[in-house]
Amino acid sequence: MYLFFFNKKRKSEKNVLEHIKKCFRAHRNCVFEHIVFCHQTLLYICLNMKKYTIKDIAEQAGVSKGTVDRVIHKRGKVSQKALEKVTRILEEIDYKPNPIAQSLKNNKVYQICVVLPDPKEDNFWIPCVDGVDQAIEEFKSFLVDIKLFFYGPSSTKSFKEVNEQILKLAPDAVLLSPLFQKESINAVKNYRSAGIVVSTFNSQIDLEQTVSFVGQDLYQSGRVAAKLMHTIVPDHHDIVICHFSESLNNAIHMQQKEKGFRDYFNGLKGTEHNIVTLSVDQMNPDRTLINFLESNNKALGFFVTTSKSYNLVEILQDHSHKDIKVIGYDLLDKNNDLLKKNKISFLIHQSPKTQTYLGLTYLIEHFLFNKEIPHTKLLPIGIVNSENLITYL
Amino acid sequence: MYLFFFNKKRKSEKNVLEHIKKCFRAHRNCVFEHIVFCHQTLLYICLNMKKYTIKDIAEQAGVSKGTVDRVIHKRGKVSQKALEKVTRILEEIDYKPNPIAQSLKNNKVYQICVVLPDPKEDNFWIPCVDGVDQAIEEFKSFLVDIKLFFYGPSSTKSFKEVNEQILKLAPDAVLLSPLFQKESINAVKNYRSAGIVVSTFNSQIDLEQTVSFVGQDLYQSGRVAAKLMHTIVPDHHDIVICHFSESLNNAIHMQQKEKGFRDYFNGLKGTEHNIVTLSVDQMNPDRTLINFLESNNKALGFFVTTSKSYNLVEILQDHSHKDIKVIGYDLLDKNNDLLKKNKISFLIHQSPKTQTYLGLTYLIEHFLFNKEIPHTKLLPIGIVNSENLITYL
DNA sequence: TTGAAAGCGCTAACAC
DNA sequence: GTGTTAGCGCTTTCAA
Repeated sequence: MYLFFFNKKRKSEKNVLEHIKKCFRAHRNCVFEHIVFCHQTLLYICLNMKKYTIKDIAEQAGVSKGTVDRVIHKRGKVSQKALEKVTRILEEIDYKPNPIAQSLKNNKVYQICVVLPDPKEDNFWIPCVDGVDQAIEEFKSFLVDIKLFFYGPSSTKSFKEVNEQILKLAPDAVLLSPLFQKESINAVKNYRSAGIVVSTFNSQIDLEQTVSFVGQDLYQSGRVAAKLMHTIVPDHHDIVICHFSESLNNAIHMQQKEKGFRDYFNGLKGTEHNIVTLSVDQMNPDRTLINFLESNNKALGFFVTTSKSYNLVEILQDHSHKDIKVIGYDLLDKNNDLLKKNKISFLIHQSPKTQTYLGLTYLIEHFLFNKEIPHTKLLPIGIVNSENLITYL
Repeated sequence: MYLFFFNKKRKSEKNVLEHIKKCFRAHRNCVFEHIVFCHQTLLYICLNMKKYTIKDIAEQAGVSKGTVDRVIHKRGKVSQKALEKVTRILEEIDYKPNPIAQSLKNNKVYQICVVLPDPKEDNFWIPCVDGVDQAIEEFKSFLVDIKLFFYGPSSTKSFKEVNEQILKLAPDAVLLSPLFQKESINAVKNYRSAGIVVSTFNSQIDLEQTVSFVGQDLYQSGRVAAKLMHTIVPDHHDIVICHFSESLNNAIHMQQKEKGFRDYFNGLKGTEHNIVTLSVDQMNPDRTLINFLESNNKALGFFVTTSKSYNLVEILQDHSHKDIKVIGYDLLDKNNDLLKKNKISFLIHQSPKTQTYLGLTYLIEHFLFNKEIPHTKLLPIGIVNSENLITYL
């Protein structure tokens, strides 16, 4: 589609029409269709692009469809003369094969395996399953087969096992949440050497062998949290970066968030806040926290680097403390309740559902329609308060 | 795809396998494929769904493909006996026609026209053009033709003209930004009686004749702004709802936002804020504002209901006022600059690009692949500060 | 009421 | 090196 803008006043309608027709008669791939006048002095002209097929090209070049196909796919066995003639036409009309016809001809059922931590053990992953379900539903009548596998979020062994089993299945692609760096790199290498396409989501992995990553910039999300904290906590109060974690595997995530958080405050002209880091012992979180609070009565803002904000708030509540501000991650039910009750000021949304949904649709549409897969897709960092929460659910 | 969970300990691997095979031998549409053991006590079994074609069904039912097709599309001329036999099989296997084959057979170029206000006159609409461009790019090799039309954002006449011209083009669908209620309802009726599908975005229109609306809940976005204002403006200060508008057409939008904003504060237990509404005369905004500020020195928070926050901030700057907090809408370049400089505290993102992109892809995938179009898609209300701004651009 | 056959655009195997 | 042809799954026309 092209739009051309002319000054309506300069020529009469009829003259313009003639002029345009003459201009575009030469363009073989433009079919003059209609003329539309509207909006102030602008003239809109609609041209339709003719959709060419290999048959058209074959006729134009005086060769057979087979030859055209050989040229398009560079399969050789074409004379120099035919090659030149056909390529010239292809370029001239900017030929793009009909992906629907290609797909039909292809007629292959693509197998995609999704690997993520068991949502029963860490409910951060529940929305990821929803994202997979949505993609399955949306493409159920297409020739794709999506299989879902879980591993224990703190068991490298189960992660290895799952990937070995999937390797045996020999799918066309794997969408992977690479929680464990070392094991993931190994798994990806195995997949790649078996010719299996690998996409990742949520956790980034420093490896060029994956075709795509869908996730969030964790460093930047730390900065976002810091900015929010800065706007809600008055000067001369301490701020606590609080690492709650079930397993040690997301240590890197927490570090990136902490770095972003601290960098934001360090970048301020005169820093009025003292920032301390607190790692909460998962075995005995209450004790750790109470001890901390007793020795630090200036702490007013808490930044929880994982989805465990509710855990912090519950403990704080039991020790009926002053008006402490909490900023955390992830729209878990428990967090959402506390957000509505103003016990949590903001939650940062990592869009887990969108991550798997997008990761999958990229793969599917690539296989079915040759669509390009973006190498890195960083999702917006969602700031959620009690009022826009509902629009994210 | 199905996953079945068993307790691994209960049976030996071999027994389980036999058991499952027996269970599913009856299921004609499940092909037993593989068995996978992993993760704690869970057993995962992968079954592949056979993808049936009308040929398969025809053979099963002992009729021809033509008859099956007649049954599927309820085109009659089928004997009772054949009808029953075929429908039974169709239900049993939950047959879904291959949308790719349907699309190829169909082989029609779908024409879609997009109608929006001229971005040169109001740059809120620039991202909408980007969304259209993205959809065009993504589907350029498919049989769709997308045309873009502009009207003057304050000229009902140009709006009428554009729609009349499009009606002559007789496209398959129109994606419309219905700025003017009355004129839009009329245009939609004309389109519908010409059998043209109409989707809307950005502004809602109380009409059942549109198949889809993509936009945002403006009332709720007012509440979101109020909540943010509440967290950043201390008690006992006045808050100003500030209506800046170029044309009167978005009066309804501004009202909805104001209602949400006021409702939030009215819902608070002891309201500590006095809220006033200020309509800024577009002809002489400086004078209006300066007069207002002189007679109201307790005003600390400003909620701008349109994308014109930059306008307010510019005026405030010239009169070097105290630390006034501004919350506004839309990621225009000017607003973004002020957000980064902390002259604006928050911007609410209405995702204009996503609105047109989604509105278009819904239509396209409906035409090409029979996908369902959601009747209403309300996008998340994005809260943007200086740190997550970049992730939205 | 039914079946046979053509054809959408593209690919690939197979003759020549 | 080249053209012909069959076929992917579905729809539709036409003849029986």
